[in-house]
Amino acid sequence: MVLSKILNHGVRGRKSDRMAVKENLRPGGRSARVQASVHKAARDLLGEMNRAEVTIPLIAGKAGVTPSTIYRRWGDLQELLADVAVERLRPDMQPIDAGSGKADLEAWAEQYAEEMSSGPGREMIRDVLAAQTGANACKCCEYTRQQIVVIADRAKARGATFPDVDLVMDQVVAPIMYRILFGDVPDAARVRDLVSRVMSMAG
Amino acid sequence: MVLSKILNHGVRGRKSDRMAVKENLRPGGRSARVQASVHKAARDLLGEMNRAEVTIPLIAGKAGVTPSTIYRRWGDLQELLADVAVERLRPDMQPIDAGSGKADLEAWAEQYAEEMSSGPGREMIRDVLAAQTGANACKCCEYTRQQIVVIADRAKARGATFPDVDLVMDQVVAPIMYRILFGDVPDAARVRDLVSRVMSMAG
DNA sequence: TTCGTAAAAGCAAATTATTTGCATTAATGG
DNA sequence: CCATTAATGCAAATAATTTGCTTTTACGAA
Repeated sequence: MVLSKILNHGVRGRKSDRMAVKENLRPGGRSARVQASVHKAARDLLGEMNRAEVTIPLIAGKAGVTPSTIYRRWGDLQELLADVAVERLRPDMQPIDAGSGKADLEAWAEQYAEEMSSGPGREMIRDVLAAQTGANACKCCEYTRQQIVVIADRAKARGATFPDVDLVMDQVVAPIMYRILFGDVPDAARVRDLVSRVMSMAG
Repeated sequence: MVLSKILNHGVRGRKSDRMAVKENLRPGGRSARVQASVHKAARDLLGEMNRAEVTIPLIAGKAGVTPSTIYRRWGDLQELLADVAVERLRPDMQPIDAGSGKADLEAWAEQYAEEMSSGPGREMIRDVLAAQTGANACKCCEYTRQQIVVIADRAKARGATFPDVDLVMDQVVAPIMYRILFGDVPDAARVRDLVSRVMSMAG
């Protein structure tokens, strides 16, 4: 799957006018280079220091770009970090094949819960949700849904039944995310319960 | 139920040291007055202008307080807005009695979904989740859970069965919140489905 | 290819927000 | 009522953000 990593963001004058995310604005050389450089600088800084200490001038300095470029393209730190986070939240592989639909879903959900409830995971989710633009959050949700679709298709290809994808989102993904966001840590046993409950509703 | 509205926040020097929310720091007259005045100013400004245009100096001006007071007590705008939001998210009444556990839950869940998916609702949730302190999010979750507990207790007092509160959180509250956060709007029909599904698991 | 156009980036001055040290006020506990 | 100290006020110093203007450079048409 070819994934365009280039997202350009058109930005204008006053604060209320901003954040109109227009993609493919000028994918040519320099724009893309600046985008990549800024993203990398942001990622690196997030790894080196507290999220609260990262500022736009810092990122700009590390990226070799003037701060005003970042302000004009992304608007503010929150939008930039959301943009960086959503890219990092993109799954980098297909869900592993564990032999059956239930085993696939169980393995995927356990890994998902673990990754998302980790320190960096929580921060990325927070960054995505804190942005004014709901588009990033949507994208995240889509990534997750896509993973479930792959598992569901695989199960059906095996001739097995598998619950509707929306049902899995409601009954497995949503409870895991809710607990992570609202302060709890979903343990593996609970995740397995969620999975076996939804699997018993298949077909 | 007596609810202390006074939350004091102890704050110190550098950014990474901040946001240590200590309650009951000095609930005496002036502190409480400043707290109330700042909260009211923030609420009013949020009603008058875009969230992105609200700043600490603005709030301070309207509250008749110096900005540094706000910086020292809350740390930054995000924490202050989270504090304001969590107060507004506190339920102001018991869930209405609709005659049965299922009807109670249905009525409550529909209202919850509607309020939370509204513009102001979404903003409050975002503000709460965006704060570095997970404490606010916890509190919100607790408010919701408390409402479910009331409904459950009422059902049991009627001699009826009612699903476990955690199950309701997982199967009704979490899916509603997930959809709101990740870009969807949960319609009434879907909410009713969630409720009837969980009610069929009662006992 | 070259050229015209306009988007994106750089730069620097102006504005605004944030931090900080110190002085003052006023809760709290004896 | 007094001593103590948290909380606030004030103002100077620092840092972030905005903005007007210039320069660079992608992109498309000739």
